[in-house]
Order: sequence, then structure tokens, then C-alpha cells
Amino acid sequence: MKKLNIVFCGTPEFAIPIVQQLFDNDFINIKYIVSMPDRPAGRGKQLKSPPVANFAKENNIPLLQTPNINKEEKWLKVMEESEVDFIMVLAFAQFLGNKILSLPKLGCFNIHTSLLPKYRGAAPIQYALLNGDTETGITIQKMVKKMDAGDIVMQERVAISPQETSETLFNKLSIESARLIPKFINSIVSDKLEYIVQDESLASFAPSIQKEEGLIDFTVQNSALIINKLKAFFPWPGCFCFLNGKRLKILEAEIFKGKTLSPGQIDITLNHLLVGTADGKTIRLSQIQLEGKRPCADTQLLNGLQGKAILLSPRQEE
RNA sequence: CGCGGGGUGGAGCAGUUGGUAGCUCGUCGGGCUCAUAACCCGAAGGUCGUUGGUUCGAAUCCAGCCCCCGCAA
Repeated sequence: MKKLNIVFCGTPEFAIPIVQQLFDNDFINIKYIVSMPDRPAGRGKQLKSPPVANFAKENNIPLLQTPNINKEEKWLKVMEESEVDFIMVLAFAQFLGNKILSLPKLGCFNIHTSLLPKYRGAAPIQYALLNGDTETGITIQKMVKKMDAGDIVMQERVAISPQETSETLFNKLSIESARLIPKFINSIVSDKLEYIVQDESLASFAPSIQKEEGLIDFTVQNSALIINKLKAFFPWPGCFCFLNGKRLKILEAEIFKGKTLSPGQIDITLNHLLVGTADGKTIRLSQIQLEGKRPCADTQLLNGLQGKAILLSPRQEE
């Protein structure tokens, strides 16, 4: 049987199980991998390669690292001549122009981590948690110029557990996506793909998360929103406020019953860090991390503070 | 050389005119109590990250090294 030649476009760790599945699939020949360029990262600003780029190097797959695939004229020409059957795109962070979309014989397919048409855009996983959804999913769509608006060829539901965070949900969806690959490949090689048009009236959007969205202001944000944010923004960008002028990461929090505090009011008499929120409910900041320090429980932080005055603020001020 | 904080008994911290260490919590034993995460009494537990230097003497000053973390990416 003749193998299908494909190009894989992706960048982060999330894509590794999927590209591994493709690499291992008997019907597939990964002709090229496209990823973002190396970037300075980490505490020493060392140049770092995207995980998918490393995967390509380790497995001797031809690799292109580019900030904009649409402008790689030479490369596009080579691809045209080498008969690409389809392009698989996942967590690539770049738009594909008409030229590329029309390049492969079978088209371009994208794995999107939501139940399209819900949550089109860059951060579908975070938005599902932010809105307190109890399920999300994976959609494989045939890409069109309009972002995440292509016909659906495959969709699978995935439950969100109550203690889910972005970290755990990313892992779960990464693995589930990889599981879908063999089924998808079988359908495509046997020409049995069915295309379902998206209902535009149900479309919603999940734009990329900004770091500032992790800022918690207890006087204006509701307890439910704060707790959903903690799940959605863990581990990035994280939720934070300022304690006595120092940045305080909030890692875990829970609704605390039996103590009523006004919005922003702090209570430490139970050796718990309790704060009132905008909707009148009290939450306990149970796992926190002061800048420069390790994460620890609120009780430990309070042990160290030795009864000093505590000021929680959305701004970095004394 | 991107900016910055920190490494002190199990945990979180205090301890700068240098004189061998203290607090809160936990642990163990005992007591009180119907009971308790509450309270009382007592005990164990630290070569103060590491190496070298200055000094009569260093957790505390100087230099190198290792490790952890926040920002930034």
C-alpha cells in the first residue's frame, strides 16, 4: 500500500503524542514538520527549541522553523512538487493562507480542542474551565480560511472532572487526540470521511489569554469566577494578587463556609487565609506562593508571618 | 553576561555595631475535657547549603561553587 505523504505543523509539548501517532502509523509518511523558530526562554534567556522541532530532529524528519509559513516561497514550491496528500495542523499558532490550504490534494486538517463550533480560537481549553463547563471535546475539522470554521470530520466528547485544571485537561486532551489519529487515518485512506457543516449561529470564541487576566481583585470578582480562573489559568498565566507589596501566586482556593466577610476583607483567626469576595462568599486561599519562595499551604505562610499585618491588594503597593 | 528574591531543627520564618541560635506550627510523652483541629505541662530534634578566607571568635564580614524560586520569555 502506498503511504500518504503529509506535513505536520505544530509547536508545543501538547502536539507530541499526536505527531508520534502519525509517525508510527503505517499509512503515513511525515514528509516535513513545520514549527515555530527557536526562542529565548527560561531564566537564563537561553535559546530553546519547540518540542515538536526537537521531535523532528530526533527522528530525522525534515524540519522547517519559521515565524510565518505563508512567506516561505521556496519551501512552498518544493512542497507543491513533492505531492503532499494532506497537512495536519495542531497548536501551531499561525494562520494558513489560501496558497497552503490549496496545496495538498486532500486538504488541511486541524485538531481543535473543543466541541466546535463552540470556542473557536487560541484558548478553547482555558475557556471551557473558565466557564465551568462539565465537558469539552476534540474536533478534527477541514481547514478553511476562516479560523476554526471548517467542516467537521470527527468529533469526540471528553468529560471535565471537578478538580480539573488546564494542566490536567491539556494532558487528557493531548492523549485523547492521539487516540483519534488511527481512526482518522483509516477514514481518510478508505475515503470515508464525512463532512458536517458547522452551525454558525452556535459559534463562540476563545481568544488567547493575557497575563493580566490572572490578576485577582477580591472586591470586584465573584467567588465562582475566581475559582474557575484558578483552574483555567493553571499553570499559565497563573492567578495572583499582592501581599504587602509582594507578588502572591494563588495556586488553590476553595469556598469557605461558616465565616462571612465583606469583599476584600481578610481573616486569619482560624489560621487560614480567608478573604471575602464580591458575591459575599468567603474563599480560603489554601495553596499559595510568595515571590521568591516555594509554594506552600496558607497555614505555613501564616506561621512565618507571625501575626504581622496582612494587606491583599490587586496592585503592587505597600 | 536579561532583572530580582532565597537556602537556619520535619514545615514556614526571625536572627547586620560578629561572641556557638529563637518564634509559630508539627512530632513524641503526660494532663484537662463528654469531646476536640481547643487549652495546660514537659521532651526530642539544628556541624545555620557547600568550600576556602578574615578574626581570639562567624549563621552574622569577604570570595568561589551547588541548589530553589518570582519576573521576563
